[in-house]
Amino acid sequence: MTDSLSARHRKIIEAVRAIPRGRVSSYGQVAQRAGLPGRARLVGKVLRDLDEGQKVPWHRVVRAGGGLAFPPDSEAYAEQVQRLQRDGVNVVRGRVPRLHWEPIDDMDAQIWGQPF
DNA sequence: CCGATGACTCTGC
DNA sequence: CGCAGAGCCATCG
Repeated sequence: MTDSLSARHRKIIEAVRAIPRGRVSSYGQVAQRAGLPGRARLVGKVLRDLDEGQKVPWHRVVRAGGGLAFPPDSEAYAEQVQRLQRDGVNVVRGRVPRLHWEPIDDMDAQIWGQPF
């Protein structure tokens, strides 16, 4: 009843919701954090099927390398840029600067610490 | 089962 | 930087 979504989908949603404001993560990283290494495409599918009432910060998920997953002339692209800027994340030439990427390991976290 | 698709990623040229 | 190829895997016809 309540769960028309599989457990994997929920883990992915949680992983996306866990991305802090001012930071972005990649599809692959979200998949890994959800315990689904190699399922980046699945993450994309889940995000695509999101409802508006889900309250998921989908805009904080970008491609590996920091680029947005939408064509620059699309509305989705424009909206993602808007939302990111509202988060304090600047988008330069279609991609998010490194400082906003989620640290991969503890050492990175120690070096970079907080993005601001 | 097969083939096509896709909000992906990595490697190589 | 861009493009092709291959790997990946859920979903659909």
